Amino acid sequence: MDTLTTFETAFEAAGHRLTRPRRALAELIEARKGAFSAADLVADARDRRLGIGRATIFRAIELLEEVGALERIDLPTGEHAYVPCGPTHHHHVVCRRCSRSVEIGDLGLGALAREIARKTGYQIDEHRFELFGLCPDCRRAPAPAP
Amino acid sequence: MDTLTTFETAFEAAGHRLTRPRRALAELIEARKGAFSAADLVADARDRRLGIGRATIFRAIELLEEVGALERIDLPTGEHAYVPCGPTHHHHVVCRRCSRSVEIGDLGLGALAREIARKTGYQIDEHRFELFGLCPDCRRAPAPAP
DNA sequence: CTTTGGATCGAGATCGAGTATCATCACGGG
DNA sequence: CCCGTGATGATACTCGATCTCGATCCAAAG
Repeated sequence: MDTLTTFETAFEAAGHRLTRPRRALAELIEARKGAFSAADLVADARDRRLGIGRATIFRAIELLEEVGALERIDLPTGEHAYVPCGPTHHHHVVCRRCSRSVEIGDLGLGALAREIARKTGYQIDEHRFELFGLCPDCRRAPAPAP
Repeated sequence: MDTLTTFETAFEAAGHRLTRPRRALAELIEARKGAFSAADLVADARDRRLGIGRATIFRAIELLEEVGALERIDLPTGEHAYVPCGPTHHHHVVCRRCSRSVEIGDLGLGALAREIARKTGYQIDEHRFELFGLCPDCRRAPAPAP
């Protein structure tokens, strides 16, 4: 049966084996539905006694990043986090409290980048645009949980 | 005499002492004219036998960041770097080879962020927009120095 | 000019994210 | 079902960054 999750599929699509630890990690990521850090996954795995090594987690993340199923973003705090994402060019809006994230399209930033290239003389190869704030739910939520 | 550099002034403006190590660091940063990492400064200081401790360097960077004279950006490689910058809202274009950087204005991104807030329901508090590529000089330069 | 208190410093310990190593294991094609 | 190769996980290690704390320096008061 093809009840494979998005991330499980991502492993297979890239020609990698779909092992037990990878399935487990795919589930953990799926369960988070938002941005997470490597440390988060390590903690999750440890809490659930999955017996998954640290190295394996970092390798899985690296793999999913290469495949394009994850993208690394940099939190305002300077920490690294990863967000699940689709294959097309896009950007992310991340909730600073619950880390839930949504994708937004290109929004003309590609064109803006070309415009900037023209004005500055730089050859622009890459750009990042990330937004941080509170998601609708967290806005409604009363006090910032201590 | 007020031959204070931008960074020396930045220390004073914030009500902090202008000490010897801070003067030295201000000079090192000034000399770089572009993005640099904390490790770069540590190396610079060590090479010139300035006798400045690691902690002092990190503290100075933190201070300049608070004051707004420096801003932390995240290189595509995942490393942290800092760029000198003015007080107004802006973004940076960084050369991936020589790290020289230029500031660019808001360019309507503030408005775009508001638009995104409206569409997604998120309350946007913060956004970052960074561009990476080759500066005019490095574009002209022949081979990528090994 | 000297005193003095708090800001600042430097060295080293420490922490934590991420990487490297390597013997062992298990996925999955044949 | 078997085997080869990719994958795993325990451990050691690297390196950026932070913390601690006694010594030192700056600046303002006297």
